[in-house]
Amino acid sequence: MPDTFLDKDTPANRFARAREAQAAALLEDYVEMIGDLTAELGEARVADIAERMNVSQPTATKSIARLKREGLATSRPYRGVFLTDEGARLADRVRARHRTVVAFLVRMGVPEEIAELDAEGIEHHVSQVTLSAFEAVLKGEDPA
Amino acid sequence: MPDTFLDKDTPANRFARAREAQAAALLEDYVEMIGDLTAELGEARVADIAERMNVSQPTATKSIARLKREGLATSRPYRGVFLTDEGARLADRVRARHRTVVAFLVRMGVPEEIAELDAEGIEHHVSQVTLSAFEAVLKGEDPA
DNA sequence: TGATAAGTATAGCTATGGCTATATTTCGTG
DNA sequence: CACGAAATATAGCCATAGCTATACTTATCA
Ligand SMILES: [Mn+2]
Ligand SMILES: [Mn+2]
Ligand SMILES: [Mn+2]
Ligand SMILES: [Mn+2]
Repeated sequence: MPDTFLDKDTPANRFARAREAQAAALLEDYVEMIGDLTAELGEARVADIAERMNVSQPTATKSIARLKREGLATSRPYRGVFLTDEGARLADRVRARHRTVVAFLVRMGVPEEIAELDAEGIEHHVSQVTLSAFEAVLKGEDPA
Repeated sequence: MPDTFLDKDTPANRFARAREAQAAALLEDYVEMIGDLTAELGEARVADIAERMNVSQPTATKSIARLKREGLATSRPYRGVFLTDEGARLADRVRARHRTVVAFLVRMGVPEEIAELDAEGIEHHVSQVTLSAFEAVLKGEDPA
């Protein structure tokens, strides 16, 4: 039974489920970005993270503290931020999903820039089943 | 120039934009639900709102206070909740968008129940342009 | 090498949105 | 019409996520 690994502790109520997805959204965006920065610049610095997330430096620091608490990243004072194995795995999944959502929206006729904007929020609420449906459409297996 | 009326104060950064959409999400869901309850039961009571949102009664009361502060609803102590004209207009827009998103996902091959779950989060991040693209697909004007 | 600049941490504030426990009001019924 | 039940409000707690101001550490370069 595939796709089941994402369904642990799924709340019955749809609003509760959306709230849970939202709670994970910030963590997802941070790990993805830290992964990006590490790949691009060789390291992820708080200042760069803050700039790209469009938040103040102390806000970024605080969110990074949460990443560390949840075992997704590590850092030592005045030094850069690093993803744990778990963090890196999450980053890869999140990045792939982000790209799929953007590509799918573009396929639906949405302009690139708008697709990128909308995807940044939408991605966090797309279940594995829906993601697979998007991938199927992109592969040309049109369900219509 | 249509669709422009939704683009006032759109932030440049995509993360900032997603944060703004998120801030509006709770208000949107509440007004839609208050509209639903009013239509179904003749009135929207705090207890019913709380039950459907899957939150405690005090949490619902507090969110309703925010709705009132923002001019979307009114209520007197120990009495039901009513939408203002602005709140009712927002509720109608939100409800229509919700239905479009669900219908679109179902068209993409997503099962009803999952479409309903995902849509509850996705809907708040779908711009007017993307919504129009979804509507076009539903009308059969397939972009592929 | 030491002063300055840059980067990071910390303090302390706000708003939001959860919760439980409890007070208060209204409602329904005998 | 009074009393108990149901509904609502209030108090007070917590976590998250934003901010500015400021302290501290590290890096750079004259
Ligand atoms: Mn995102
Ligand atoms: Mn993303
Ligand atoms: Mn919703
Ligand atoms: Mn909805």
